[in-house]
Amino acid sequence: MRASGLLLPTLRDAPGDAVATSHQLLVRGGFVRQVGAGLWSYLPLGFKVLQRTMAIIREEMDAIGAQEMLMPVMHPAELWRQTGRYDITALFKLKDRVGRDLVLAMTHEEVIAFHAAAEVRSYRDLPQIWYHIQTKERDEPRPQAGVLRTREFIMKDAYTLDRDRDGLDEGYAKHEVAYDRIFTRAGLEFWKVESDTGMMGGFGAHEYMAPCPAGEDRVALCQNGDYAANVELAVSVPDRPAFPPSQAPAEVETPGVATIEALAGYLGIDARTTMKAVIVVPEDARGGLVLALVRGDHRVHELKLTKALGTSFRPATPEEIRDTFGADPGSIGAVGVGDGALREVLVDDVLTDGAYVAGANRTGHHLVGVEHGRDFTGRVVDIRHVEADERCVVCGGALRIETAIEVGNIFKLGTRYAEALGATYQDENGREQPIWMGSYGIGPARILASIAEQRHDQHGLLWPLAVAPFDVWITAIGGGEALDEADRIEEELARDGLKVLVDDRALSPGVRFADADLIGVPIRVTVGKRLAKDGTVGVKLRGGDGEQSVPAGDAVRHILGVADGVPV
RNA sequence: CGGGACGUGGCGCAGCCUGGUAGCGCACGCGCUUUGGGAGCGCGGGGUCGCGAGUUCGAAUCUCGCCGUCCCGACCA
Repeated sequence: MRASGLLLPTLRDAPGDAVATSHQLLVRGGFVRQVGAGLWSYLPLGFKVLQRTMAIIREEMDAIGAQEMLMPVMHPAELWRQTGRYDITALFKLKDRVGRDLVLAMTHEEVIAFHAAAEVRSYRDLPQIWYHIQTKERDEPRPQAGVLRTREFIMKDAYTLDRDRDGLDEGYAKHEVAYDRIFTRAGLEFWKVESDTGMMGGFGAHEYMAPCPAGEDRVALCQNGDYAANVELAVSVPDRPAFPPSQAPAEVETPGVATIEALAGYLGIDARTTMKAVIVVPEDARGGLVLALVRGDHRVHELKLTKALGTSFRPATPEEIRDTFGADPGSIGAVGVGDGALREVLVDDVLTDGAYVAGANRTGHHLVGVEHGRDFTGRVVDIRHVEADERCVVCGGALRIETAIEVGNIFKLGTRYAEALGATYQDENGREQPIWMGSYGIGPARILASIAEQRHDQHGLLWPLAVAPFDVWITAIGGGEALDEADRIEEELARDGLKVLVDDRALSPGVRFADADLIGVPIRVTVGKRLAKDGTVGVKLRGGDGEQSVPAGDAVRHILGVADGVPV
């Protein structure tokens, strides 16, 4: 392909509102353009990368026996009402001309269950794996980071249909194999981490996370690789401080002390031997105040607390705290709270061991020697945020926390959707049984963007050969003879399946080299004055050092060798 | 949804405070020169200054309203 006929709108400067590296480079390189908030077009270059990514996904999905199909983006609202998902705020809703309610799908569990209900009759029809690669719509409150979080995006979503939980586990395991291969082939650094199953429950889930600074998730990783989890549900073993000997709770004066730091400093004690009181108001019909307790140096994880409460919540106001506890916010504790004053007390499980300094519910006073079970009780839950350098629960190794973007997820749904939509089969005994479902998503655009996040240098992108828009970029300098030679090399390489761009644009060589670097094609060939001088062309790897001079006649063989040797 | 910022040729920006009819760099077109790392000279095209009201003799500039976009937070089945 000739560059002169290709849409290559490269920019020297990134748009001022591009913050994430992938956003800047993909726009500058002419891969994508923004149409509106969270709405993007893929220009020819970007679409080539997207298509190669999707081709890898297709190959690996087909390899585990998945069957590709295509389902509509627009669904009757009724399907979503039946599963209780019609009220999701991020769901786009619309009406047709006669007022029928429709939704724009954010995933396809409903339609899959609808088809399963209609077409699957017998246990002999199972298992099935169905997937499609289709547009998804989500009314995101805040699209961001270019192509990383958008309102419309393409997703590969697959669904397993099985007779029972064992079948689901097998389908799930197949997807683990396929996903490992997909992300590896795409050249991504990634981790498979345990993930939250959300408010919908489910029987387990993992996310595939690509580390990158623009990511919006945090994951906890063990140094020995035997534990990896999203911090939304990650657990750890915190270090244990030295506690003072057990004693009956004793009140001490702490005038003006309102923070853990001040408390530890004032009393000259380890902050890890203090207790932090967080007072929240659940936002459901029941109302009331909840006292959530974590160790002084720990943070409450909001999603964990939400799950423990079973509802969203807001912080209590200082007035609400004073009305209920009779003390200012800095002096609140669990001991001596009147019966019925609170909806409940939540105790982080770390606090079940040790004697702590806690608020006395008397402004300017704290209690020393407070012990769980003896001095206070409550529902013991995990509500704390895992921190770096805590210990792995599996092997005791050190944990680290990394920022990452979710590029895929796998989810054991169970029978929830099947039951809601009547997707059943008859077992060997003629009994009607619900179909067990799993769902498995991959975001090709996120793969593309996280490759850009992970693989770039000061000059531009460094695509892996498997998804690069072209395998080889030939810069032909000086016109006629060089261009003829470039075309000849392209023709021969094409016979071996390599995608080649011949840059014949009437631009100075410097500009064209800079574009080639920015666009990040893995193998670079220069056909220029050395062709006439000594019959050689230049070959180099993007990101590699040094160009090799190769006789033009050996160029094709040499390039093929280089292509074989390029690491993923 | 709460907080903040920004909207001026395709991209990056100045002009706004202090009102007088729009400018710079890159990109683009033409000509000549140049051709192995973002070339030089000359000529040239392109802007409802986000939209709508208002104030004023006069608004990119001041006032009000709306729209859009980005960032932080919340949200994210």
